[in-house]
Amino acid sequence: MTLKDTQGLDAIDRKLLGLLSEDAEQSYATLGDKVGLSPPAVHERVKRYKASGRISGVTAQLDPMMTGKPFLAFLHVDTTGWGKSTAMMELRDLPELEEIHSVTGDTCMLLKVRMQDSKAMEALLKRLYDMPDVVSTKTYVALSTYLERPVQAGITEF
Amino acid sequence: MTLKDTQGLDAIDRKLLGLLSEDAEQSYATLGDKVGLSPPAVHERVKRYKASGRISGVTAQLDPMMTGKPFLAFLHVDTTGWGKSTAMMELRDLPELEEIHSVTGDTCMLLKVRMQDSKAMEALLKRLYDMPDVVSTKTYVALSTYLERPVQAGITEF
DNA sequence: AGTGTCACCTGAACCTCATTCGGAATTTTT
DNA sequence: AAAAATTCCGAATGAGGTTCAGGTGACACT
Repeated sequence: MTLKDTQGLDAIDRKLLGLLSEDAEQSYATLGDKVGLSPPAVHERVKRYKASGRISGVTAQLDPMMTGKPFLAFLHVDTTGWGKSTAMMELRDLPELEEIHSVTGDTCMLLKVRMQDSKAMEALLKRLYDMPDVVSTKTYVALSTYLERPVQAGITEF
Repeated sequence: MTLKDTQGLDAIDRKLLGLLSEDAEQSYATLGDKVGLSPPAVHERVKRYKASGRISGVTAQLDPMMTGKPFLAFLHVDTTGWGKSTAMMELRDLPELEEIHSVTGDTCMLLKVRMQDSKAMEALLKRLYDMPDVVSTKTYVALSTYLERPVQAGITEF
């Protein structure tokens, strides 16, 4: 267990995953130059990442400002019992919903939503209040975003 | 203003952006089949999205569970004054930091962090507490995630 | 209504790059 | 130390990205 660590990933794997998480349109040739491998070797590793699920997909990043969704908010929702999976799950299909987590602390669910304007936000809040098992909702509207990026590959040594 | 709406996007544009935000590895031929266009026509539109910044990039989505970062948490941080940009910004370089927002409500900053284990989380919290202008921190650890996806193209008619 | 302009799409051609294959080298196991 | 497995490289193939010239439709202006 010298080259591969506990995750089954060596240094090249980490570097490749990091490069791909920043830009997945680089050719295998340029990726190979950066990590010191031939194009087929890079190809094989990347294929392995996808097969193993380490890379769940390759997607285009939409700029929310340029695609009509400048309003970002986080909602803390208290529910009676654990009715999360029932009531809350009907919101899954809304494209405005980006995240739904069950969290510790004084609240049950945490939602991340991104919408066109405050009017749409109000409509969603109204819809939440109308849910029978929703007790209370705290809304945190994002005023400005200093950092927002997908999952990174690196790990800091604290 | 019949074909294009206020954003300069027609129905095909929205559909294409939606398809690409789900899977950017489809060939222009298959994309063309889905929206009713020839491969070069699709290519030209996609090129336009990238040039105009609507698509900010194409990236590989890393599965946090499979890449050694199973711990997800949201931190609400109160700071004295507006020292956000000074103290907080030194955290930008940590790959564990995924989001930093300034938000309304009873707190100033909202952080989204994803780490390897609770020990690393504790180290980060300690580092936060040591910052001179950090007043208080509330931590919400995600117990389970029901939905987590990048920016979607669609808009719900409320 | 006619005409010019512009934006967009199509089909063919090219050319880069992804993908596959056999063989060599390195590592791991017995 | 030998053998097995894994990983890598270089060359060949093929798919698909990319470009170009030409055609079509919508819109505006006279």
